Amino acid sequence: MDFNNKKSIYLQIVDYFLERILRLELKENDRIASVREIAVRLEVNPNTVMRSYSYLQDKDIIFNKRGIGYFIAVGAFDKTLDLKKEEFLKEEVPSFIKMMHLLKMQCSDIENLQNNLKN
Amino acid sequence: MDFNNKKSIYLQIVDYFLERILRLELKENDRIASVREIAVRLEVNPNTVMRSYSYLQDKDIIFNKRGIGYFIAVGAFDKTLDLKKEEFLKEEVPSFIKMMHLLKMQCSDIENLQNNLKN
Amino acid sequence: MDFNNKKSIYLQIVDYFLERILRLELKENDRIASVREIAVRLEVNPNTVMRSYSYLQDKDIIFNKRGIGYFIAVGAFDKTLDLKKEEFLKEEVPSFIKMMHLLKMQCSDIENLQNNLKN
Amino acid sequence: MDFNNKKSIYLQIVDYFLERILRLELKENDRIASVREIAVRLEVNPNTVMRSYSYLQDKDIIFNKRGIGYFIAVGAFDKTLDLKKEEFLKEEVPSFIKMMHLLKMQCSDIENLQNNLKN
DNA sequence: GTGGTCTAGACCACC
DNA sequence: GTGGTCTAGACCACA
Repeated sequence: MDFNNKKSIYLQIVDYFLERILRLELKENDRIASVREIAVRLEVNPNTVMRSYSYLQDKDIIFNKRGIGYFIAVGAFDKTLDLKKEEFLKEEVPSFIKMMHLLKMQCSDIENLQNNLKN
Repeated sequence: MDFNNKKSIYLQIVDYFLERILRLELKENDRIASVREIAVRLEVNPNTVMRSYSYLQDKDIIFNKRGIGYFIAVGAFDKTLDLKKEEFLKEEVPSFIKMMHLLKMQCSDIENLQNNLKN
Repeated sequence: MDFNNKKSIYLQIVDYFLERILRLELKENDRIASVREIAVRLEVNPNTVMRSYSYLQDKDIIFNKRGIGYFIAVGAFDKTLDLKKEEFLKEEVPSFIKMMHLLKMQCSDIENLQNNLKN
Repeated sequence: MDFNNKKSIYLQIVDYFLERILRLELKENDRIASVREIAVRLEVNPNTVMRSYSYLQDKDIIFNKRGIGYFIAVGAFDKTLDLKKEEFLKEEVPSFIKMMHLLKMQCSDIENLQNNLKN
């Protein structure tokens, strides 16, 4: 995980957790690493991690047990799926299709790329 | 042209010109509107337009004739295509494919969406 | 640092950093002063400094860590040398030689001037 | 003569005449081409040429016979030499020497370049 | 008329 | 605290 990206760090951390939930690597009531632990591991300011956790808590995807830590919320998978799907369909897909037209690319081109990545 | 909040205005203006070039609405040596003209038309500060033009000039997509204005550079189409294609393949496509997997969508789903948009 | 009128301020600031890099006063991964700090020190508008920094970042001579500041990029020295050398050889040297011919001066005259400056 | 240069067009035209004077291609009381003629030849706005001529007239290097045209002034050669020499020594030489130091170049390097250009 | 630079000041997201 | 964008308005050189 490197942060050369244009996306803000705290949202990249958010995405990291959302992905792990969608991959079922994180399940309901699993405890996730503490803010400090993540901060050290990613060499990032704890405030930044805190912000990610607040965001996820705000979306009811994780919850906090005071003095103990953060845990995956019940129904986290479905919420995550909804969240990502909505964002994907409303934001990414339209611009993606527009771009494909401008560049005169076909859906099959994407499939080829997809296959190339697998190999 | 109305601005969405996510992207900075000056880059949206850049994109506007890049698209027009790709659509062949703007061809080599065509003069584009003056900084002030665009500023008035888009109800935007001239500095903001200037910034877009500087960006495009830096990428060799437009050039300036002193005291006269900006013009589409020779080879602008190819450069634009390269620029957009590279950006698309390196940034958008990978995250798009990843997202498709996470959401368990197929390329055919995209094609359907594409067809829906046409109607 | 005082500004002469001929060159724009932001480019003089750029040159200031390029020189410090060439003199090895600034090395890879060194943090450089913040935009505001420079602005205050040079009694210049922050936007002007920002412009210099953007320019240098665009040339891959400095890079940004979000919320932290700007740092000298890896390979900055070589890039700077290339940049300056190219500019020097393509712009300054030819007109300089031409001028020497027109004024019927020899290279030795330059060396004399050079020695005078040393003393 | 192309105007991609950063130097303003009217000063490039000025330089063109100064050079011809120094090369003795233009001598005292020679008539120079009319503003309109130059403008057409260089595909430039007549105002721009006019500006060059005014500049040269102001420096007493050319003079005007009303209704007839512009002519090289008496003593033009010496004045031109002074003008160029002063500019050269005060502006170009110091920055040139500084640059040579930064790039760790020697005067001999310049001589080599000079010889290469001859061949 | 054209671009180009600069200032002053504001607001924002992010670390 | 950091950068990044934008506005408003000014001034300048140039064609």
